Amino acid sequence: MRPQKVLDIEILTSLTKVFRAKGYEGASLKDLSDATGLKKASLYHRFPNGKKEMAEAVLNHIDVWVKAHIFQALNNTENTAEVRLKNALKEVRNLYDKGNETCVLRALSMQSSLELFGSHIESAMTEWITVFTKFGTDINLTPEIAKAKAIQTLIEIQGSLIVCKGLNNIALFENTLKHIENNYLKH
Amino acid sequence: MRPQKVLDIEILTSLTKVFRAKGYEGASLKDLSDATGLKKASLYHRFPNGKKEMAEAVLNHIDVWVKAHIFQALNNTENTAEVRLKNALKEVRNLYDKGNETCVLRALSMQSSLELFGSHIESAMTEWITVFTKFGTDINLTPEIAKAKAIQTLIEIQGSLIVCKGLNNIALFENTLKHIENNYLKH
DNA sequence: AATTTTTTACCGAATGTTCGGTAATTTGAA
DNA sequence: TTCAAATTACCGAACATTCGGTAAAAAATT
Repeated sequence: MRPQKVLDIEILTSLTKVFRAKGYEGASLKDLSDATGLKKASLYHRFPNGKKEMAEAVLNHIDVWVKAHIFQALNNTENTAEVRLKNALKEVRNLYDKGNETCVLRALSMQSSLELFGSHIESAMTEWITVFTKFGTDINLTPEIAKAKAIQTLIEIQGSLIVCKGLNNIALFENTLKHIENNYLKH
Repeated sequence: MRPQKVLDIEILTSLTKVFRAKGYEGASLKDLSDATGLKKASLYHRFPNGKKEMAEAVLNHIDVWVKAHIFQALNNTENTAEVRLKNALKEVRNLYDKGNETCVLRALSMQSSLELFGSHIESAMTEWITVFTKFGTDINLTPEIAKAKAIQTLIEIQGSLIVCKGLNNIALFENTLKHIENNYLKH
């Protein structure tokens, strides 16, 4: 008996794990093959343009997830501002597994891979800022302050993920999420 | 004529540039050879343990630089607190070329290279925090607040470097340095 | 039977590393 | 002071391995 067809979503999940952990250069086809359970040639059947296409699929996969979870929670005007933010940060916590997982945008933003995925990374970050800026103005911040806070939020998330890894201390990530929450809701 | 010896400092500077830009996996021996002007075999003469030893030399090189410039400026008690901090942040600005250069610690902290250099990275970050915490208590912050501010400083520097790259906007880094300055001096 | 999916088997190129060697310089014993 | 031995600094060429990628056949699905 032959193995059953591996589901697209399971492939993407596995590919994501590898690119997050090793970056673009560090992720070899063997790594990607081992992680997905598909032989190299099978990966080329699914992704005719090879490693680059796999990384693009991963970026899109994360994009969709972020929109469906983080951005949607933050935009859900049926809730109070406080609930919207808390729900969004809860999804951020999930995305990065409480600080254990790195950000794909970061993993793919070394100079060499930035040449390949730079525009995707830029627009992904821009959208984070847009969505958080919108939230800021919703709670009556001035557009300037709202945008500054949005950028600061991105910076703190990215920075704390790095420092987390470096110090091997995920408590830092939780503190940063609290810090972000206070930065928006504390008066 | 025997070829002129390539200066250790020049080699380290070139190696640093490559590892910063490409990370550990992404930096090939050819890249390192091209950057230094030494053939691969000559690099092995200088660094018998190969790429790993080159990366370790780079980490030490940066360590020394950071101690001699950033930490020394911050510890120089002949100056006022304001001057100490401003001088230190000026050196930070130099280290990262106003936001154009990435952090070596970050470049070498992908999972695979973290296994090789993790303890070095951890102690480097720990020392940043120790030195900035010391500065905080010098200006009469409580030890707890001083440490929290030190960690926050590290996070903001790392984070803004990432977001800088992603958005291709160096101004963010300058804003972050100002933000850090205000966070310490504004009362 | 026809098509999609996965496999085996393979390729040239690039990887990190080692070897053997050249030529200039430094060392130190005669 | 001499001069052979040891050391330094570099390089071309080769090493085994791994790289990303491909063709064709076998298996599974329709």
